[in-house]
Amino acid sequence: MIKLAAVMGPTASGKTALSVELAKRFDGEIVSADSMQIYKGMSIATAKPTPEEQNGIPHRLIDFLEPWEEFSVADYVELAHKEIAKIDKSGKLPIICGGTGLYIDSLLENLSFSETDTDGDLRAELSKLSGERLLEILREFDPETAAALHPANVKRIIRAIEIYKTSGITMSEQKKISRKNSSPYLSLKICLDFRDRQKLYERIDKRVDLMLEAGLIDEAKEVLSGELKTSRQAIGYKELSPYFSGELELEECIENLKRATRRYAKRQLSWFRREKNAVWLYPDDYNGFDGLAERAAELTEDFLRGGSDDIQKNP
RNA sequence: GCCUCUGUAGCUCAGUUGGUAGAGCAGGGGACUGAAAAUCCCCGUGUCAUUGGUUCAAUUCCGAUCGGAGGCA
Repeated sequence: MIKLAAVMGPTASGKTALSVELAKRFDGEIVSADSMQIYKGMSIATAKPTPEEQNGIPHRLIDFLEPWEEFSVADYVELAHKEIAKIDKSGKLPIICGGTGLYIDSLLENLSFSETDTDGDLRAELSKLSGERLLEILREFDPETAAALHPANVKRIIRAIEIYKTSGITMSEQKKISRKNSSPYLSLKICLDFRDRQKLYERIDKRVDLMLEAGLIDEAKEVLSGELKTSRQAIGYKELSPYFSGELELEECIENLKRATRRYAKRQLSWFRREKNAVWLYPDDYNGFDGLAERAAELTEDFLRGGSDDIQKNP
């Protein structure tokens, strides 16, 4: 079993600072779990840790992909396992840090994904059909998954059909298969949240303003002029696009950007809340960053000493 | 000072021919297995400004008071 720490939480909750602090104290290296910080050039909008913020701690799986390259959870998991293995081999503590819940869980639970890749043509073909019709198709071979999907959620239904059409295995079967291999990790999961949601939102608003000062507009222009794939989903560019095209005032786009970020944070929280065996830390319970860091360090120390049983029980 | 309009959910406003009210936005909750910063689902009680009166019953009608907007002097 490889021991590792994971720091998760919504955007702007202070994950970066905390993970770097833990890395400093426990001789760790960071493996990012962020679906957008992986891209080169997309630095300001994704709040990618700057060299100063990284503070000498190696950050892996950040800033290594071109925005026009495709990427998915399966790719992430494969890369992350390798990075963790390397860090572990060097005797250091792997620290996962990020806000992409799907990536973190898939990694820590060691899910195995099906052999087949995605099928763009099939997706295009299927997306011509209505959600109801797609559900009917899915129901023929995978009623279980069909029952769990809402007709409006076309994207998910298509994926479920795609899995079966390309591999012959249904999604519900695939889910079982994916859990065959137990996880090689023993993890301390630290989730960040604010007791006062308003505080989080204030931080988000403020951070967007800082991004603008740091040159978000120019970065957006640059990024939007290039080809985008998975990367096009990043919050920070698509919201500014109506400004560039003259459809909306800048002020309005900025408001939309802030709101989109707030909603994203809310979705992240709803993912993390169902996390099993996680320890929740609330920055607004402490006077400053030091208190929070101290508490996180205590938890980490206990965890590394072997008191993992305690850690597994979430207060 | 006088006249007119107006005061309903955090915001913008509907509405009740008198039986205590509903949309949009904001916000909240949830789902999540190869697009996940994506995709999708669910959620509306608020002294109907205050205070008297009429009435079986007033947020709705009438009066007064206090806000707000406009007009005339």
